Amino acid sequence: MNRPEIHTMEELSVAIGVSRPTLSRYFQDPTSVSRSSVEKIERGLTRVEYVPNFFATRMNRKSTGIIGVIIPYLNDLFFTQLLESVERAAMHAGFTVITQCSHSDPLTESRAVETLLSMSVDGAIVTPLGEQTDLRAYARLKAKLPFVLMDSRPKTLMDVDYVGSDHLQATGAIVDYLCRVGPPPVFLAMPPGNFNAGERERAYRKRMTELGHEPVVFAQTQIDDLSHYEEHGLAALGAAFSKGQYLDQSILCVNDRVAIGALRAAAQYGLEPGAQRRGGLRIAGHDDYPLCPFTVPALTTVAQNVGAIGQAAIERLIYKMQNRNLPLEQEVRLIDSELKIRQSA
Amino acid sequence: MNRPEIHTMEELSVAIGVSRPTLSRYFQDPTSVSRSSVEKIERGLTRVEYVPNFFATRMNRKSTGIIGVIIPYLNDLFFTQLLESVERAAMHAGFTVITQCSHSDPLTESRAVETLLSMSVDGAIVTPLGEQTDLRAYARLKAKLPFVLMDSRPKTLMDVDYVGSDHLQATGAIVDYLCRVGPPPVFLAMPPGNFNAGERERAYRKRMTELGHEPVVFAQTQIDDLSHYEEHGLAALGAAFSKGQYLDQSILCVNDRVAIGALRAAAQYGLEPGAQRRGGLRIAGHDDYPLCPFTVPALTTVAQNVGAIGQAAIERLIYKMQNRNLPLEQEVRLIDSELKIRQSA
DNA sequence: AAGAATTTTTTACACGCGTTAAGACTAAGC
DNA sequence: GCTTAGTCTTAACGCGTGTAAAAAATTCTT
Repeated sequence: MNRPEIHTMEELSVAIGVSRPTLSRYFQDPTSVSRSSVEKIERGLTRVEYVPNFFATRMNRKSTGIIGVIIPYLNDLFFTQLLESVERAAMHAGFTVITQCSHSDPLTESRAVETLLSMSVDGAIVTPLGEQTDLRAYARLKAKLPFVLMDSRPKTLMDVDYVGSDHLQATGAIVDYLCRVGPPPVFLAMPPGNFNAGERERAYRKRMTELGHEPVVFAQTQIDDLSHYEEHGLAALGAAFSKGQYLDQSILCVNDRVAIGALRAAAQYGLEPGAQRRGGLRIAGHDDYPLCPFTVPALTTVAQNVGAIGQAAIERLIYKMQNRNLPLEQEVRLIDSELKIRQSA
Repeated sequence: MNRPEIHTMEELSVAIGVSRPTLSRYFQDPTSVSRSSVEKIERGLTRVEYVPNFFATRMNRKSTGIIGVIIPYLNDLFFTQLLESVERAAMHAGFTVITQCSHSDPLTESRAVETLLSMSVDGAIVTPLGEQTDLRAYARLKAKLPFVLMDSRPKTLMDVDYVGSDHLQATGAIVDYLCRVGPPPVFLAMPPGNFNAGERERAYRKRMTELGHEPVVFAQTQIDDLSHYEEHGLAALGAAFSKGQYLDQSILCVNDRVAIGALRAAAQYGLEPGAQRRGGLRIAGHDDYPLCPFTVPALTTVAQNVGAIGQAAIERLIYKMQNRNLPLEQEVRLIDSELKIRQSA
């Protein structure tokens, strides 16, 4: 079953008996070639081992057919869900996706930008690291190719297309719910540095004020590595409990990973958060991390619409790619989240 | 701050005042150029906007400097940890990493293989989907370039280099532990289809037999989608509990995600698994999923040494790439896992 | 200062394919 | 049989860079 290996289109053309330009057109768009040739070529391809050279095909085209994606890190199921949704949408639209991960490191992130630029991708979808992000890299991206920010955006890049969740809607919804079923919630935040965490905190304060309640935010912790969300939640809430605080309050966590740490803290203090229980402690999260239905108790949260965010980002990017000449206005697309009421609140 | 854009090395050479071949050598290896030229070039590069064309640079080289990675899906923190470790090791060794995700789909997986082949990657590290994998794609990979399987391997590809965990050691260690602190464990397995799940089940049976115990395996569930591990664990153990089975047994789960579902089932039945508790129910997992320390109760498990696996895979791959002419013998590298005793068992 | 050693420039070809223009061929339509 | 449109082949150039050989320039040695 060892078919002869063929390395160039030239060789292939003599092997099949079709001219090279015809082959070239066939590989780019089979419908641009007559039916009889298509059959001839496809019959030939079964007898022979050949894959077109990726670099050579992309180098000499006006458009490379590649969409670049940069995500900050992988060890978070929220980003992997987002990435999956983006890759699916891009592949569906016929693009090759090149994903680069920053691995929480600004230098790696800058290198990722350079890689995408050097590959002349048609466009890029980027979720920045956070405040450590090297903005010069983004400035170069913006100057050279269509790109859209996804999920979070630095304050210094507010003039770029953006697709993400509507924090006012999402946080508002869960604040409303918590106020409906119990005392006004306390907010378990993150130390400053994370864009979305800040946005959510602001959204919390805003909604609480609108409802006539006093916002209460706490985030004290000794955890230095900000990527250890669960530890942060555990430490911060544990510290509060140890001072006798919030033992019978509603606690809204800035995201589900922090909430998972918070659930753990509650368990350590023998508390069982949940609307059904006496005692009054409630814990809610934000994001609908895939494990939420399986925590003990199952975590009440707000589900970001990951599928819609990824798809909208790709749609907008493709639109920009197809209209590079036109002077487009900035588009900010905020997507609604959905309340997921489970047991913990 | 807008530096003039330069698109080709030719232009760059006139802008800087250095010949193009010298620039070419500089970009590939700055030490191959005299100090004075290096300084001249680097001074020039600060005044000008230029990135070498990725495709053009790779097309005409004997080695592309790219390592391809294929992973089955992203929505599992174990794979993302593994991927991170591989990418880190590869980047450290000076390679560009191109990662392709199969998204649980054999067709996407085959396409990923084609993509890597068409990019003439120097080598590939692959974690196959499972039994649905299209083995022809792998046969082509094997024929054309150095590659090593990681984490799991199809029975039909046993002659390929492999790096993964030593299931006998890992499962043996947790079986031993469970037998030491309580009754011999029951094994909560997966429906057939997943290589590692099968290996672990066999390892469990073997160790139990060696210890003189009767192995007991159960995996009944209505869950059709095998990727929903937590649901499977919840459903299977829930069903057992509802029949009054295993309520005071030790339960070894095939992996941590199943164990998280099992913990949930226990909670639903008002049971609190853990060595410290009365009642006898114990639940243990396998993998050391990053959330294990934060489950309620914290999950006792066996930690796969993800860092070592990724690094060993890259090391072996690079060795094979550097010795493509030599007829190398197959190498199977099994790495030890470490018991993580927490609360659940 | 002359010669040797190193580095750079010049020149030219290569990589594999995209792309174009001109001509040759084929299958219709009259 | 002829024209016409559609499709193909031939021939040639281009993409941006790698790479090799020879000539030129620079630096180092003695």
